[in-house]
Amino acid sequence: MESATDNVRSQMRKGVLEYCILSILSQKEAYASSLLEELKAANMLVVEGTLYPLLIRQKNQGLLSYRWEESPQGPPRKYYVITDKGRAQLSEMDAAWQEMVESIAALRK
Amino acid sequence: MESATDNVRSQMRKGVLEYCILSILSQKEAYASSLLEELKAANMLVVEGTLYPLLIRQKNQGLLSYRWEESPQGPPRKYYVITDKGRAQLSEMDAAWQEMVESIAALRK
DNA sequence: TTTGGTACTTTGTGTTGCAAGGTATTGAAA
DNA sequence: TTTCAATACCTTGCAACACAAAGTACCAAA
Repeated sequence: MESATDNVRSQMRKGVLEYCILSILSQKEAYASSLLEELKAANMLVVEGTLYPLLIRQKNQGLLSYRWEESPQGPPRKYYVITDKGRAQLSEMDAAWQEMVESIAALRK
Repeated sequence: MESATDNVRSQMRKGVLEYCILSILSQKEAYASSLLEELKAANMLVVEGTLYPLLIRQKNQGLLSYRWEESPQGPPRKYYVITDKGRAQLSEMDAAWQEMVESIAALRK
């Protein structure tokens, strides 16, 4: 059973996921499973079926690149790295996010 | 021609449009065309093809009701009114929005 | 009666989040 | 050696949604 609140939060997360991914990757390289952990810790819950296609899209847009790295256990990991283009996009997203926060603050006055 | 920034902002607007509509309607009744004006003024640009189905969805969910009112000029206007259920949802959205703003602030530390 | 302004509605398209299922690698237990 | 569990990456099918564009309807003034 799903609450209305879950729906509300899920809807709001849409559109900022890319922002969160770029933000995390601007601080350190990470692979998909570790990104899932970080997002969960940040209360920005995402599932695999959302994250993998999103990373592939951002890579195809030139915002990310990646390299393979051996894992201490299990299959190799695909470490994603933010590109210069990705950092530029992140700056735009910072500005866009800031403006949206202010717009909504004004609406909720 | 469309800039990357437009895309970014458009993506971010998704998921908060319902929040903005309920917020405006919690302060006063309004019809679709006037909502378009208000949202535009608040930098939350939306187009007709987005707004009308959204209002219908919210009405079907019981968050809004409406009444017809004569216009000084042109066809009658459909004034939307927020319901008690809509106000409850708005409260949830306030909380959800607040938490998301904080989550992202933490991510961007 | 035609024109222009206002207002509401619908259709078709592309994107995206997600649930569910699938593939592959590794090391340890049976 | 075979099986199992853990880790990790990927794909498919579906539903929701924003948007552009086109359509419908009402009204008053020219």
